[in-house]
Amino acid sequence: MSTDRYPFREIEAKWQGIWEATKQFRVHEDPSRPKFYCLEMFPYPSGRIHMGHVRVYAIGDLLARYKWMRGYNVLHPMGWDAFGLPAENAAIEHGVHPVIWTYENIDYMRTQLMKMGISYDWDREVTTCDPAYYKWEQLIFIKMLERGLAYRKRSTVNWCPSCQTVLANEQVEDGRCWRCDSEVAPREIDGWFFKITSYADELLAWCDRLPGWPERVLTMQRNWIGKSEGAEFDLPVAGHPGLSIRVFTTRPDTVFGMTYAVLAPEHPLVDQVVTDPVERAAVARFRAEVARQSEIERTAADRPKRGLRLSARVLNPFNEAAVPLFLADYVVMGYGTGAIMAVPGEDERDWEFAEQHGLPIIETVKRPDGWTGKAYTGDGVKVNSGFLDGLTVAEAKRRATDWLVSRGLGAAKVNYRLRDWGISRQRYWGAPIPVLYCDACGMVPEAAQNLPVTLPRDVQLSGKGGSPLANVASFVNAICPRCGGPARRETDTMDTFVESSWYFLRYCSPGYDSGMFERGAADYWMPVDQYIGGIEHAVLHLLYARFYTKVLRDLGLTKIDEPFMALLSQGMVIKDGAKMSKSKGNVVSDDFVREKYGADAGRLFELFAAPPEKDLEWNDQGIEGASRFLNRVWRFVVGHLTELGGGETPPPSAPPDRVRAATLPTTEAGRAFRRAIHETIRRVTDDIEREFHFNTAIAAIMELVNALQAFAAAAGDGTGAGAAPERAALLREAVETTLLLLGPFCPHVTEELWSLLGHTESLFKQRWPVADPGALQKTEVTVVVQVDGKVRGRLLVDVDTADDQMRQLALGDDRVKPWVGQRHIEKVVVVPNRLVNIVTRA
RNA sequence: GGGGGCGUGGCGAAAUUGGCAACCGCAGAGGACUUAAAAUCCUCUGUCCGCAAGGACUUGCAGGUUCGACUCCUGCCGCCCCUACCA
Repeated sequence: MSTDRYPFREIEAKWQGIWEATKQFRVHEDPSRPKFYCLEMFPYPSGRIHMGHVRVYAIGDLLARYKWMRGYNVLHPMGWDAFGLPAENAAIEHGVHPVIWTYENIDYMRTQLMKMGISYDWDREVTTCDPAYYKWEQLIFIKMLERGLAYRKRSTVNWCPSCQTVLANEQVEDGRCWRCDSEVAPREIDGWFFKITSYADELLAWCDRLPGWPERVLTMQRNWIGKSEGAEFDLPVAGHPGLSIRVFTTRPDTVFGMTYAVLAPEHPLVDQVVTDPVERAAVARFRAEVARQSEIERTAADRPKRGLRLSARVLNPFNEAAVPLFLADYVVMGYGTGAIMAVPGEDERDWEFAEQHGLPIIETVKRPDGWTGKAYTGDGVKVNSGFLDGLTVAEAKRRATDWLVSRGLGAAKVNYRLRDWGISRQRYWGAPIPVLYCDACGMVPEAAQNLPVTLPRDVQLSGKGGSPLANVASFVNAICPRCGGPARRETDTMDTFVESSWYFLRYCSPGYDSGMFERGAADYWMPVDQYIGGIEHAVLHLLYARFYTKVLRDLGLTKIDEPFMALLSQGMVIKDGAKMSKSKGNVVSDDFVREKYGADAGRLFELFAAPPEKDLEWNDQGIEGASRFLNRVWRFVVGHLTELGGGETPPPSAPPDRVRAATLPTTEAGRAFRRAIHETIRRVTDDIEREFHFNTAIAAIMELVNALQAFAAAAGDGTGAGAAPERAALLREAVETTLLLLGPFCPHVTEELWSLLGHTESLFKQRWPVADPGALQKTEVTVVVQVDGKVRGRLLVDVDTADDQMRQLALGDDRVKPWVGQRHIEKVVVVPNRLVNIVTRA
């Protein structure tokens, strides 16, 4: 453990103070400059920032500072996703009001972020629990209501019988309530929904137009939307005139292979189809069994399919064949029509069920030769299918659908897995849903001029008994904005994912008080050019935000179609085999690391240890290494200040991207060193721009520092680094380049050293260095000589030596000759400037 | 069951995308400085054979394509993530 560290505490405080005092990272719209909107997913103010959080901010800051140096007008804001259940839990457990708890956390975490030295424009801070923020979300809610994009319906939700409350999907872990561990049960309840399904097609289509997104996130979104094309039609129930069952299928071509049909156990038509009391009792038993079973084992890989054969039969509209009707647990009410035609010949699930229940199986697609499998889902020629015989599957799908349409029996149908977004939460700490219920007028939206509907401060929070707002008489009892009579307020609050669906727009004009955001500001800044956040939001937040942006566009508020042009999904920070989190008790606190090693070292380690998309194992020794490296840079610069011309009499500083004839090295060692400098510029720039491979960028800088030390040590001993002025110029070029390249990774220490060199203007107002092509040019290269693929020698040759000459040099090489010996030379492969491979035969 | 990803030294990782496998760092060994320690600096460190020069082997396993494969193809094995009877 080191005892001799550079004074990072003083330096970090000093530069944070200067950046703040000079408002260096405050930005305004400036049409004359290209903009860059760099955004990290804002945090929930849960208490303290730990090293698991630091990673995303370090990445964001690095990109923001890099883009500053590339000449962009960079918007880099921060705020708080401040509504959420933990605040309510804290209130229940410790008696602290959610407002107090939340704002105290925000104050602490803001200080932590400031001490990390992240380049935020703090004038744009946004806090979502502020009525001035959620007011606009309420206004949009009303507009969505007017357009049918927000609606109320009864549906099945997760209900915790012990807490007496609805739980969001994310609050259910393995079928159990995250708070009290009791088993969650489905329950029918009224709630509010956003009609995200109206945008399913557009959300899907744009997945192909987001090249800056990781493919796996796009895949997850596509799967979540789950578009499938097929047909819908009715199966008349035999003996029940007028009664028919609607089914959806993606394989209308297989309809002649239907040997039975299935209803989901909870299908509403079951009660009409089944009239006999004895059979009804059997249905009730079956339903209970299914309900119980689904709670016990949802993840069992190959659980048997349970089914109950009903006495009713349904008719295949294509051939009038009557087939048995079943209730079965493998058909769910939540998808399609909750009923299917079963074609065991071409569907694996149907095959399995048919085998278990002794049902006939008809093949309607000719199997490939040698087919030994069961259900066949591939392409082929139709057989046993009446008028479809001889067609391919695709043709038959079309013909079957046309047949249904022409007879008015069905229609082509597109189905989505995506469900409408349920936004009702029976909680206190969220944005109130701005509607009222009036005895005379029914459901009425709050009038715009009465917004915001603010959360009452006085509330009893017990975690039991439904929405806490329902017990606040002063909130519930209100006046109908339409008739002036008495009305009751809606007591559900909105899902907190609504706030995070537009905060990036609010940052464009955070204080704007005539609307959600100022049009001009949003037109200038949006969309976000680089978004950075965890993979856990691959579907939820990122899909909601895309949807909400499109709604705002269709309301005429913005012109953008998509909020985030590029997305970087960073991996988790792991300690002791698990994601760093408060509940697991494996956090390394940001305060501790900053006190012991400094903010720069903490950031450097997290950027260096792994590429950003991979998980990162926290390692105490790793941060020692990062700290050691920064100390090395510090000692070198401070130790060579006189030679580097730092201090009170700065030399005229030349931008490193400009070649000065006077500094061009005259010795081979000098040229090699200068090549190393410019090679590093090229590599670091490439690594940041191309793949976000910050770990290799840092490795390149470390190599340059190693070369720098070697050059400085060797130069004095007469090995040919050139005369003193030349050596000093090269050292200065190398040091300045190192500081410029390292700046976005470790802003404080580099800024301090930059000023020690005599610069009076911030490092982050400098231009990012550009590699000098002249310096990169090599005159000689080492070429590998292989004999039959094995390296046997090396040649030092002039760059671009002719193939013929390379061949001769290789064959004539003394190290190579013995390996060729008397063997016959079949051919010689020459890769210019790389290698020669001599291929021989005995 | 479906979809995606991964597999390289003791560890985190790298490899200009088909051309010298292991850059950079961590850990370890030896040495210098020191009364001593810490810090710092230098040397070594994929495995095996060899005093050495040098050689053989090595990117989960088995094949294939190629002058040449960590990289491309096929089949296995193992791990991780997502999703779950989606009709």
